[in-house]
Amino acid sequence: MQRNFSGNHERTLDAKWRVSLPPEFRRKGDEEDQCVLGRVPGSPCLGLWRQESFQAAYQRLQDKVRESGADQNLLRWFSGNGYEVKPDAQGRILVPELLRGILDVDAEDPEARVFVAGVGQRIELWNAALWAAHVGSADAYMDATSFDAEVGNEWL
Amino acid sequence: MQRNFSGNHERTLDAKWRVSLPPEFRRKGDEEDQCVLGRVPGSPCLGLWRQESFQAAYQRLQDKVRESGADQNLLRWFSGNGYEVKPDAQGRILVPELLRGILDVDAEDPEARVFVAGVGQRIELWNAALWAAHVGSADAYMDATSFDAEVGNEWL
DNA sequence: TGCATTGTGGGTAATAGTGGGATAAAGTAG
DNA sequence: CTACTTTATCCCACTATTACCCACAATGCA
Repeated sequence: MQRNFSGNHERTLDAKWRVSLPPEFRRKGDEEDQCVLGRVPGSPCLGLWRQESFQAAYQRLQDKVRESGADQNLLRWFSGNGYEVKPDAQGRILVPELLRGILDVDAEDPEARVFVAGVGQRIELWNAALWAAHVGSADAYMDATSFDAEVGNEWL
Repeated sequence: MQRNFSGNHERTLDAKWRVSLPPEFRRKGDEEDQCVLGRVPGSPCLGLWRQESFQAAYQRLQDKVRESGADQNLLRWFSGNGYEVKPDAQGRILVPELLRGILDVDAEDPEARVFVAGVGQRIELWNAALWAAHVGSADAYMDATSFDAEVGNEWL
């Protein structure tokens, strides 16, 4: 069974570029809490997958690319941005050098904060300000009358 | 099980044409970290395979060539460009003479840099500028609305 | 209240990335 | 076949980064 993650958590990003994960995401006892931190297509945030989920997503993308004849570079993009990370004893992960730009925060600033949000199979890391902007707009959207007309409500 | 490599790493190419590999690619303790450095069909980069993976890739290519009646020389091209390399004690490999042109960098320049990227069964070595161009395009593509329409996002 | 868990900071040992020298191997010219 | 030149292999060294600890205050829960 695949578990879905949910819930938002505000976290500090410390001077060493570490972010502590919400406890749900940690696998207690088990040594195999290997994850992959990478990028989410079309979103200015980082995505954290369980190793297996990332592998599976890569596989699906590969199939898609092969059958549609899409650009091979899509695969390079997805896998190239994915770094294996392992939470330390305190459940923190280190954001790899080349992904730091995406978060766009100043780690030296002791006030630096990010949002950690559960989104289905993955967890997302957001620049706090960006997150506010995005969630703010979704918030407005959910309230809009156009919502029912566009998406409908029968999925609830 | 086959392990998939992922993650990008920027590296210097020193004056001796050595490139250090990301630690994941090294096999600690074990003496058998024999690899093959060769070319990737259709891409202006070098590919580094585990000995076994290269073997397997060759096999698949052979099957493909046979069933499609493609040019036999493809096989010669692939195997002919594959050089066995063994990382030194610091995890660096030496780029063989005949493959240097592909990277198209000036090793004498102390600023010379390449990208080392995990892509499925292999690791790729790229000229830094070329890499940026290729991944950059994928980046733009991932952001474009055309992405969803063409490849879809349901693989995520 | 007492204990376990969590979020966060920081110290230190280990590892990674890189340069360079010395020796060995390969290639070349006479 | 030998002397010379070049290239590759093997070391050692230095620095920055990372992994692994330990600490401690705040919170939740029994």
